[in-house]
Amino acid sequence: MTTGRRDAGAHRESTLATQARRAQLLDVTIGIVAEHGYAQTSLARIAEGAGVTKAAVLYHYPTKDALVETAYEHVLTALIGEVAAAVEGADPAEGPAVYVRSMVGHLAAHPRHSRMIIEAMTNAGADHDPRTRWEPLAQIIEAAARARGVEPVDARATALIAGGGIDALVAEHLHDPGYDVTVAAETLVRMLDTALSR
Amino acid sequence: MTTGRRDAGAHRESTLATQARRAQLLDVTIGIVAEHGYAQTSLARIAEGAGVTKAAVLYHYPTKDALVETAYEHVLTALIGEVAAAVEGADPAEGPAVYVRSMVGHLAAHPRHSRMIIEAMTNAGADHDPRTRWEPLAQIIEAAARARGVEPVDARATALIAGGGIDALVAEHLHDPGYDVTVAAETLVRMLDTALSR
DNA sequence: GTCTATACACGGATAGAC
DNA sequence: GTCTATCCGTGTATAGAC
Repeated sequence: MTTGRRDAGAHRESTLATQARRAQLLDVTIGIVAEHGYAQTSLARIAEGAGVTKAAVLYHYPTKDALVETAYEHVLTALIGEVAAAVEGADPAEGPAVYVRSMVGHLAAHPRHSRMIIEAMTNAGADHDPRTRWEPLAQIIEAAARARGVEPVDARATALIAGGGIDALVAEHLHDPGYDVTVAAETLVRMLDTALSR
Repeated sequence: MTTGRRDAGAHRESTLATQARRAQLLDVTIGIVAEHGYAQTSLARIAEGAGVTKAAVLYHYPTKDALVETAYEHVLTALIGEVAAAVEGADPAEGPAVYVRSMVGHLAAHPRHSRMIIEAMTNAGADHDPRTRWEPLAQIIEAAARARGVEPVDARATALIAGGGIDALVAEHLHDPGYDVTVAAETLVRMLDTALSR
């Protein structure tokens, strides 16, 4: 990366029109990924959706993957922000339950974001460090074990299982919209709860 | 020209050479998917790995996706066959534990197959009916609940969570080979066990 | 029956004109 | 800043050599 960062002025290349374009491109990309999936998300389709040419898209983002990655992080930031806020304002002993409920709730409430996140999360394309996924939850689980005064569990395995379980439940909901994830999430909450009860 | 090879043995179109070629193509495909992932698995790479041209590959398989799909099913058949055999020869009350242990054990023992299955499972490309994934385990869970005489649980949710959990554990093992999935699987076994203990 | 050669349409990406 | 023109790679279809 460049080492620029000279001033807070930021005249460099942040025209209003450019910022609007980029926001629009993100929005269009999220929509296409949500509707047709990662594989069917072509540069041409994004360009068409934004009313520009492929090259114009690649002016604003160095590569297609960079654009999709940015869109993914944009959506992920909203998710983890909401989940983190919910967990921090809760009883540590109930942390895991709050984590599961708020995450499933957010995903159920934002189908567009939901499909995008599942696609990105499961797609090994841009392999993010798995650690960033399970480590926060592992700490929440350990905190809950301490607050409850029970012997510590295998936090890493428990967090991995819970994370994978959430993915599976949400994916099932996407495939069968009639499936009630909120109810299903309570099954996971119970499993975590009993795992922290001895 | 008029080579009247009407000798004994297998003529027809299941020539030995053809069967060998197809087996080789399957093997090469599994290797490439295991090593580089679904996205990076191109027809040219498969052909190169087999020492033939792209068209030769498409002579044996109608399309690239058909070949990859066949390779996936080839690997999956070995997995579900082993798991099914293990579960059938076990105490129904211990069905879920046997299921988890044999599945994780098989995946840990066959890294190539493992990566292939995870890739295919998570990749929304050829969307297999999710039902075929969780329904067998759901029935095993219900059988275990009956055998234990406990009130029935939400078998669908429990099976989905366990399946997603297994995926996550195996994926973590692929990313960090030092991670002991066998130990981690016991955490999942315990969670399922306590879920079936009331 | 098995393959090579070739050609096509589409994908992402680059160079340079306006 | 956006476009046209162009390039290379990928999947697929066809012809025809052996």
